[in-house]
Amino acid sequence: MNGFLGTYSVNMDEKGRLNVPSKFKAILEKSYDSNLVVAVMDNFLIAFPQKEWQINEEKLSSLSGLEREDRQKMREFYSRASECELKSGKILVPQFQREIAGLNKEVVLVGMSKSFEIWAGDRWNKL
Amino acid sequence: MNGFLGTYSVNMDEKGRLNVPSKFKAILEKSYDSNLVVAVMDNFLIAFPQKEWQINEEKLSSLSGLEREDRQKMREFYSRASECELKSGKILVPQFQREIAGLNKEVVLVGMSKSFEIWAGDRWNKL
DNA sequence: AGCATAGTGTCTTAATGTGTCATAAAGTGT
DNA sequence: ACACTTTATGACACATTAAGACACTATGCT
Repeated sequence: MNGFLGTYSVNMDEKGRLNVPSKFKAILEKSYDSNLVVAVMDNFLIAFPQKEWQINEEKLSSLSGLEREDRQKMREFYSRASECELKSGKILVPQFQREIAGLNKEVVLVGMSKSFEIWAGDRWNKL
Repeated sequence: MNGFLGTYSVNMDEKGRLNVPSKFKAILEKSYDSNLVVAVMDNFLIAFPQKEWQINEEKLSSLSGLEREDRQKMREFYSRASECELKSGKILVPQFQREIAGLNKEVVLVGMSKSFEIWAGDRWNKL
């Protein structure tokens, strides 16, 4: 089976939840589980299935924990990540990440094979 | 057996589904399965059998999901693709791809050996 | 404890996607 | 040219999905 593909426009509710498109849900159910990790990248978010996140984590662990720049990189990555379980078909994006990514109502989900990105509608349209 | 050959004119229904010509269906049944991936190329679409798509995907797999430029490349590729299963002899082309390719009722399918192209009738006729 | 805020489950409606069938059109063999 | 077979079209009914509303729960704070 393929990974996450395509671009979906969804609406976030007032509490910051967004409906995961059924195609993405099917992939999660089939190849993964309901645990996602959402990380910040520049001005958008990346949602990793738990399993894929772990692969990244291993890549990062090759960096030394004793070098200043490495620690800096790791800090950026870990400090702004969060665990987001898929519940009732939706995920709740935490407040602080919504702010960083500038998420309002209109949100765009972009398939990236092993992960998918979460963009504010206006930022995506300006690309 | 040969790959996809020839040019077929078909009508899309109001929901965005189009009938795959029986010659193409026969090839899918024989050499592939019902899973297709449709990608955007400029102002038309390309439909790959799953197996052929994977060859493309493998070329990208060396890219890191954590580097900005790599993500950029991946995004172009994945964000505009979609999985389109052949169901009841038809495929449903998602809204966003229909818009990009300017598909209305009259659609032209063009065999390209290992894949086939999907054109809006008017764009095809202007070539 | 009581309040405010953030998070969660459930339901309704509207929109989108899917399966099936009848008819029309095209293609095939004699 | 004819009857027969296969394929495409369009219509319709049905199923699924997304959006939003709302009520309930959990959490943290004073």
